[in-house]
Amino acid sequence: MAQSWQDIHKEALRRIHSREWAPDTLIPNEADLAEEFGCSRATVNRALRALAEAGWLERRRKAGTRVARAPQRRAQLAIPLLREEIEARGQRFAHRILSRSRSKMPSPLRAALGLSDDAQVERVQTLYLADGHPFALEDRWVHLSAAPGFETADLEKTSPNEWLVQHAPFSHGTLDYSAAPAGDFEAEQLGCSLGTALLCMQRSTFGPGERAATLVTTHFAPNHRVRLEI
Amino acid sequence: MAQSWQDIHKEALRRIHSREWAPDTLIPNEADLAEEFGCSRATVNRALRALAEAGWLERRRKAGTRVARAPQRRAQLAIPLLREEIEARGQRFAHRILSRSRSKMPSPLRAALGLSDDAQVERVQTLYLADGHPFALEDRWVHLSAAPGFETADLEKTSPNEWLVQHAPFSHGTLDYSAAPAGDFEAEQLGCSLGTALLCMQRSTFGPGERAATLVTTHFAPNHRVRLEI
DNA sequence: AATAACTTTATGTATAGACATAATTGAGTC
DNA sequence: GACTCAATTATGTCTATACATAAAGTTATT
Repeated sequence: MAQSWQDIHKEALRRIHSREWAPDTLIPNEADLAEEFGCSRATVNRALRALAEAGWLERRRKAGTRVARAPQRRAQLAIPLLREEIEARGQRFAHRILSRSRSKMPSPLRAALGLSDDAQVERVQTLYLADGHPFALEDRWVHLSAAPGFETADLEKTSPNEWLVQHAPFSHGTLDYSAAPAGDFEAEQLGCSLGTALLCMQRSTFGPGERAATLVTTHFAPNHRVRLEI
Repeated sequence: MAQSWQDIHKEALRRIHSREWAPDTLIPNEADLAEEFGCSRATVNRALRALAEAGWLERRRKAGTRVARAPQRRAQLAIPLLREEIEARGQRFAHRILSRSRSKMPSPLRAALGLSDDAQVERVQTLYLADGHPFALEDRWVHLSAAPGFETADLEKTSPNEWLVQHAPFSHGTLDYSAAPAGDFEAEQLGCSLGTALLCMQRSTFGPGERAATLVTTHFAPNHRVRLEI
């Protein structure tokens, strides 16, 4: 007789995999399952809720619980600090600030973030190195009022990447991956030839109050891969 | 006085954002918070557990709950069926099977999946179209014993992508994104010039019993982006 | 037939109380 | 000091019960 919610979780997943509970069909309700497993409804609820969060089940009040037609699995990407990503490979981390300025943000970018004309932004270009070799080239726009203290931060000591994670945790944002040919600047800094296919990441993060915090474009060195776990 | 676990969740997140609860410091224990909020410990537990799952808190028995030093946020990617991705843009979905064969799997690939020499695999190359324009080029290896019935499936009617999701749900796997220059085949099929930077996705999925199920390499048409939500 | 109002039902959530478990603390021992 | 073992403690989980809520179903009303 199953006891813990994890046992029930496991058993339910088995039934889904074995198609004993077929896709797009209703499964028994919580009360019945509780009786079958000899536990309380709360325990069944805990197990089924976890399965629903993972995408295996779809639950609706009154309508009941059904096995997802095409289990919408969610892949998870743990966003690491570049430092941690590099050190996890056993390589030595270093970074070099290439430029830092109070330049005006181009309006297309500003519009994308929903910032006003007079928003104070700072632009920082940084090269990240692994064992001395170029690893990633970062072009970062920081909205100063969302990251107080950034303008006076010593970025030589703490990389922009680390400084912001520690001082201005964001609440939500988006991450876009695409492929782009290396331009003059990328080719020069990353040490590859013009036109090389590079993985490009564009991240925008927002603070608690819906205010844009940062917009970051990162070009990785050739052959870089991002791995997601499913 | 807060009542629901979501209220407590919100308030706790506010304290984290406002640094009232600073990174790397302990927060009050569940019993104390329950008293402060005027609710039961189970309710506090629900809220804090959710925050821990989202990466804001780190919890350990006896040691207590602390705010994550560098909140390891997890980005989530809902893996959509190509059909749904295309139709969500209001475009017409279509696919074309380019080749289908029982060819032997190259040993480097086989090794990567941990398959034995005599594993029966089928290879299918498919072009996916959005409004008639090339959208993605897929090269798929399917381990037949992990996907019974695949060899006789009518892939003209149901795309390999959809067939497998519906008939052989996987339990876990990995997803790798990288950038690659278009080769002859990709350029021809996707209608771009040789060497164009393409976003490339490599996915391997495994069934319940640790058996490899599929290995898929997809090249997307130029300028494609993948978006993750944080 | 369309609409509104009520009933039913399955999930969602809150509670008090209890015990389980992991990990730290501290006492006692060598 | 180094070690063992027990006490302590915060989180983890289970139970029974109750009520809330959303959505489907049903009936009454226009």
